Amino acid sequence: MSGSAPQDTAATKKTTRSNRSKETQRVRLSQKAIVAAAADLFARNGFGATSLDDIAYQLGATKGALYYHIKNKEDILRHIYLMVLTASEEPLAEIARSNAPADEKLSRAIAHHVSVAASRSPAMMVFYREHPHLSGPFAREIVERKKVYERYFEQIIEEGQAAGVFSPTIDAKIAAFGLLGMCNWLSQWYQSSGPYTHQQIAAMFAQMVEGGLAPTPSPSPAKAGDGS
Amino acid sequence: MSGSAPQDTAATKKTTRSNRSKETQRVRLSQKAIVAAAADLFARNGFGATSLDDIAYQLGATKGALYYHIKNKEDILRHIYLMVLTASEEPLAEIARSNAPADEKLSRAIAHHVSVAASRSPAMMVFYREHPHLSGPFAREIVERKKVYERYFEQIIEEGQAAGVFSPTIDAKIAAFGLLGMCNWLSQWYQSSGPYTHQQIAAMFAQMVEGGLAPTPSPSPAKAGDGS
DNA sequence: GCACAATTTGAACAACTGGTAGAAACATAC
DNA sequence: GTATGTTTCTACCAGTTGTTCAAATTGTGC
Repeated sequence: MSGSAPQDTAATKKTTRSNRSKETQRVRLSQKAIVAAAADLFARNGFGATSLDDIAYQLGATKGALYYHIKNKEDILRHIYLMVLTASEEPLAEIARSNAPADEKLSRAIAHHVSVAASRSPAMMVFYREHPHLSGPFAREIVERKKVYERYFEQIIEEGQAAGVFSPTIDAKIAAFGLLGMCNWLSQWYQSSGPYTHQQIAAMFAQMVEGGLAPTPSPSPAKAGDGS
Repeated sequence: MSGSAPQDTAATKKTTRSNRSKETQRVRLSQKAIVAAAADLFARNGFGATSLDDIAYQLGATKGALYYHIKNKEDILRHIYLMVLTASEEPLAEIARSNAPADEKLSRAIAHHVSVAASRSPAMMVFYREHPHLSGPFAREIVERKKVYERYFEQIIEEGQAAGVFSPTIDAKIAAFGLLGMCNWLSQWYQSSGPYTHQQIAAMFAQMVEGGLAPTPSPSPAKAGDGS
């Protein structure tokens, strides 16, 4: 009955067990490092399937040490959400506030969102995947802020429809959701080593969506090619 | 003092563990019912965070009974993947095989994919989320079939570019990924009780994307509504 | 060297995990 | 009724989970 101490409890997942007996140096942990490593593992294996042992192992530390820097497992997840939100919200709000024409606003919003999705892709994947594991008032706050973020896109589209640069036959909310899906999905397949930079991808997405929303292609939307 | 309060950090955990001693009637299980219930729970809480007890509980049965119908937990996941693939692959292949013009092919492909994403949304969410939990040759098979599926969209777009109905300035693979992201994302927000049917949404998506890809100013306007 | 705070360890814990075995309940045919 | 095969239940196993905590280790100023 007396449980035999699991001496060799290595991180039993996919990673091979190589006890860092060589470098006996203790590792300097930090909240940032923990959150970054956790985002990576959560994105790869899911929150529920990632253990604190896994996270500690990837940092070369032990599970107990994590608790000096974080409150609990859900706390790590909270930090990932805050990281994504602080990187996303303010730049978009500024774009929306500017008085550029709607189509240019939309291009810039797409570029911004694609940039976040590309550069923070593990955290981004976690963001849109693991909210069921958040609890309490924080969970509600996230839902609210996400809605506000989405509504910026919707408003830009509505603005363009009112100004006559976007077709009014498509519901702005559906268009915004479609556009966001397009961008968010990128965190599933984008690799910085691929043939296109995220700026190029954003430009293609913008061309795709804006051309489709434009009612009058007569002026010169496809061949204009000059910065306003 | 080992007064460690086992806090319920789980947010969306179902009701507390109350063995259904009230209704002692036994439940008729089936592989289909198990897979359906599991898809629902996996979509909501993730594969790793869903226990066999959870699945059994939602079916009003016990864990042991599941094993008469399924081999193990991963086997359930395999069935979910097969369900999505069998619903997706053949209709799309037929659309691609047809000799309709490329823009109509694309409209139909979008309608098909949106239909699958809308009607099988829990399974769809699982499909694009839990492949790390598949192992062995089946995992590789899924990756391969997914690639084939995506390539259909890419080919339709290339076809349209060659025929001059789609702009050649956008990389076909990127356009296909963007389009698929748009459709796949729908399983995250679509509710059949919403203001639009999935057919209407598919029509809007088609209008968005095809208009954007079209080089000529006059796309045929009212064109929607495809069967099945 | 010493004192004192910051940090990490390693073991312990209770709860829960996927999976198994055998007994029990059921259905159907005779 | 008995016999037989199908389906579900209960109880259990061995291992893993998140979390706590005293003790050990490290860093820093003197």
